[in-house]
Amino acid sequence: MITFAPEKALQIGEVAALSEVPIKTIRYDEEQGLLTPTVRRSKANYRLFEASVLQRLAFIKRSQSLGLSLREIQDILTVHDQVQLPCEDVKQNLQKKVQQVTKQIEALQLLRSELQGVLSGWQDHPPAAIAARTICPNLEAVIDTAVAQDSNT
Amino acid sequence: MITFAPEKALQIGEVAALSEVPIKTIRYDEEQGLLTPTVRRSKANYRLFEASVLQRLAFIKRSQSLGLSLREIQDILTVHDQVQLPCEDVKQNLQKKVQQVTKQIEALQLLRSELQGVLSGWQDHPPAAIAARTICPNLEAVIDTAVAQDSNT
DNA sequence: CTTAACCCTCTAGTAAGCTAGAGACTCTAA
DNA sequence: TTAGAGTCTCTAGCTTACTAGAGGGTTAAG
Repeated sequence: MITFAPEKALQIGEVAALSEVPIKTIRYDEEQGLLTPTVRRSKANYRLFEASVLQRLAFIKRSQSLGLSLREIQDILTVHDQVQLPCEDVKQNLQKKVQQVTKQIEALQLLRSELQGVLSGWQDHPPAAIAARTICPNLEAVIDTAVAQDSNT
Repeated sequence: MITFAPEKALQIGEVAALSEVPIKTIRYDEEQGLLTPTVRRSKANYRLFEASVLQRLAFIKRSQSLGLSLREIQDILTVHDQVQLPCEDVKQNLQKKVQQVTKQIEALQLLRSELQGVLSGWQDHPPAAIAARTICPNLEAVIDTAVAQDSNT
């Protein structure tokens, strides 16, 4: 895991190819400070990345897809990059984040069960029974449940 | 549940007060077609909403907080509003949505367990043991796990 | 009839996260 | 040495979901 060899620096194009993140996006992320510790500049002012930028970009991508903002991701990475460990602050931050994630999971599970309820409702009622009504009662149920849940909050 | 009485229409300000959604946002949502079936216009071109708009707005809010775009929410509501039930199409759409939500839940559970792992790691190592290292090994683990998961996808 | 509180539309601006293009420099291979 | 690929910065534009403000019509109370 520890590399003593002076690993070959990657140019932005190589990083883009390897990570499948567009060059422009890499530049953007760097500008936002998300890649700072993995990049330096050549004499000609080219960005030179170390290989670990690939893990970093992968982490960023995955976190983004879960709804974390670049700012939130940066907070995590900043901690990661600290040599002086601010463990108390960080611990609290992470605990907060865990709680948020937990809430989000619960809300999504609720939404899923609502949607599944709609689907099973469809199985229960033969289409003809539904067609007799003016408004699809299945989705009505979804919305009502949603509202009920909301007002419980 | 079924109201035969010609319920009093709400002006946008009343809706805003009751729903705690800003007027501008309500206008925006209406413009995007999300409120269509609950709104008509007065002679003076005022928006007049029926009470069900409140459920609708609550549903929209909650769905948004789960990461659904207005477009996705509109798709659901459009179905809800159809008198002619396009149940086959809709069923497939909803099934797809259920799958997406399921994936998202799984990814969030993974992220959560990673973050929890970091936290318990902190409990395991007394600070001194960590401080001896150059980089916080806990978050290193998070990132590595994340990357490993990514390449499995 | 006037005034205040509403409402209307329209234009423009904001934030996040990119994406595109111009104009210029750098590096590599023939 | 020169073409071409790669890189740089900078400006500008795009999308989503608002948010603010101007300028003007509407409604209800006094």
